[in-house]
Amino acid sequence: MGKERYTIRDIADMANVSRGTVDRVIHNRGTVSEEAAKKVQEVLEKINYEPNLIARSLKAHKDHVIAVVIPDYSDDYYWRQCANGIHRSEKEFRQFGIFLQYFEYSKTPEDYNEKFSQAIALDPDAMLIAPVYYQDSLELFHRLEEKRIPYNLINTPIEEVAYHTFIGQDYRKSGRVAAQLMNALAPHDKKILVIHVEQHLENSTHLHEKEQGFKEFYNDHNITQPIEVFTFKEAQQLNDLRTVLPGTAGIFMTTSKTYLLADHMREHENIKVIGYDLIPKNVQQLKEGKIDILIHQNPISQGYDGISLLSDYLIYKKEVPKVKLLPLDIVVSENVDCYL
Amino acid sequence: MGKERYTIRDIADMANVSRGTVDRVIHNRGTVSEEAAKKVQEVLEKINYEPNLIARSLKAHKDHVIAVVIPDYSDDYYWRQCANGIHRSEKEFRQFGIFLQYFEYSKTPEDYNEKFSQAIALDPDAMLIAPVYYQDSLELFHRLEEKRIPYNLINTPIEEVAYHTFIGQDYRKSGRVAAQLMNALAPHDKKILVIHVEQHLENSTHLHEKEQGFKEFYNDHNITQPIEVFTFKEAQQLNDLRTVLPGTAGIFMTTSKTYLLADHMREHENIKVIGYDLIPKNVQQLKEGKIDILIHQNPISQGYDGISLLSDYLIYKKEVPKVKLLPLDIVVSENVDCYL
DNA sequence: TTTTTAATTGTTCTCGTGCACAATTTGTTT
DNA sequence: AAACAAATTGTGCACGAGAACAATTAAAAA
Repeated sequence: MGKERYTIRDIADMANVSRGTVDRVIHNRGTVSEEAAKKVQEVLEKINYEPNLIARSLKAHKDHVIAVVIPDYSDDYYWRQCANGIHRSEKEFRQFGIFLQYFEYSKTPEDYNEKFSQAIALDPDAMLIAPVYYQDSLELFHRLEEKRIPYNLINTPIEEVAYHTFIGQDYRKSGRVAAQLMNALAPHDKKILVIHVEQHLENSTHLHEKEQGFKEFYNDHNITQPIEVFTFKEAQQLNDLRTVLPGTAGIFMTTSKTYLLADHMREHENIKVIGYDLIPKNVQQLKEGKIDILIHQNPISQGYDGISLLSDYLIYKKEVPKVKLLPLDIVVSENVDCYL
Repeated sequence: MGKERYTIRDIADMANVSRGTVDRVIHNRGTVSEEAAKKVQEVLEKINYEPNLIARSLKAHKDHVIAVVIPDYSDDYYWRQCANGIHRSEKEFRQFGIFLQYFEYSKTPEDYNEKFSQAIALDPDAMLIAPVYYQDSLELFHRLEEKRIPYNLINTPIEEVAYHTFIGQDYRKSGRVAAQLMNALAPHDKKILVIHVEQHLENSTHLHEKEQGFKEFYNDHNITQPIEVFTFKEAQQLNDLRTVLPGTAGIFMTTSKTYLLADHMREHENIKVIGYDLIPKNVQQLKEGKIDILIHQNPISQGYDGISLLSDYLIYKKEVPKVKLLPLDIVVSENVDCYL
């Protein structure tokens, strides 16, 4: 039952109409008499028709260009991983007529704007974007919508715009997970620090989300341990920690700059550290015991899924989810290898 | 450069021969004059031809049957999850002519043998097998090899046989992860228990692997905390724990039966518990704080990948890896939702 | 040389969909 | 009723690979 796969021709025969009529009913284009439409509909419902996507894509075969707007990854391991995921998907879909154009912006809002604009000018069939700079993004996305270019977001969600799919983490939950782990590891009689290291904090709503989630957990469990929040724009500002570290039980770093802490913690070895991302410096410190836990943001999957979902949409017109949340992977030294 | 995609016709034109000749050279069948073969070869190498897989699979369209041999999952959440992954993949590939035949064995070696044999008798194009009973498997696998039926293994690796791909965890590492977490959570001045709950331990090499990995970690770090190992064939045997629990810091359960502990631990609330699998009873106890950590074995991915890899092989003749190791996901109450 | 056989090459059809175009039926106006 | 427009329905072809079949050429036997 239902196992057999029917073709347009089968349906036409069953409904005593021509293939063209069936086609018109399915795609409701052209004109069809009520009578014929009804007959076809009945057959369609009975057999639960699903079109042969292979044949469809063979016919509809045209090349599709996806523009990829991501940070320059020449000296950035995290974004290089993301790019690796993109490359893998690119390779897989190349034979289905998907071609990528890369626009890598150096990490300034100006260049982001510049490269993004270049990408739009290319008039691609779809776009994959890592919109690191929130403030500059809105106007650019409106231009995409005017041109009806579908686009996926990775890493940084932007609520206000009509993107296709967002692929990334639930950052509030991410913060909660960090808090639970911190609570399990760190003694309760000293204070906890939350540290942001980020040049453009005004753009980084997701860091704020992590902080909120972290505090939320402590609130929900009525833990009155003091939590202090610090924001550093530059690595060297971490020197200020010297006066803060004494009396600290654990530190939650909201970015991949977690490894920066190590230099400042030589006399504080038993402070627990929880941070983000499996970049080599972090992984090394994880293995050395200087970092206790890393939360993995799955950059490879972000890139891979970002392109795959767009490709499936372009080739097969598959429907795509609005949000694809990636798991909040907890990484310690013993399982780090299986995420690399 | 290399970006364009060439067709057989393009090649034929470039080499001044007919499409048929190009086809014969590519698949080296039939007879071709040396002269013509050389011309075609030259063109092929110059343009780095890759056939259009969509067109190929449209033409070559024949239905493939994959036999699925897994434990009966009517009252087993873990295997039902696995089946869900299989169903999802089935749905995705049905339109590409992949059909599944299920052979669910009740959990005895005899029925495993029986159902497995039935599956072979069906002469499927490929098989997906969860070979829970090691001892009975070898002969069955030899029969598959004689018939040249490709097969994937999930959940339980069997080293000696020529399977296509194994999809599952590295169980030794899995035990090591559990040990590291136990070491971080449980006090060091009391003993640690490792508990197997399994009817057919002689078949379950992977449980033994977990135990080995667990002890290995403690050895590697020169931790002299006592570790005691218990094996229970039946749930009720856990009553014996009463005398053992006092003086226990933590328990590592190697199977999904982790939830069975709770009933025996009412007076021992601060014993840390680490176990396996996100079955509802475990998840509930995780949220209630009765279980501290679960290691997720990704049954959904096991099923999904198991079928997907076979399908890609059958449809597109894609090459597949020998082993696909799934991550060792660490699950606590705050991130459990994103794995469900 | 003619006939037969083998070697090589060329042509055509199929897969299922989607779209353009052709053919037919229906309805309306003179 | 004839002429025409509008509505509806039917048909043919393309997509690219692959394989059966037909056609051509070359070589061997009569």
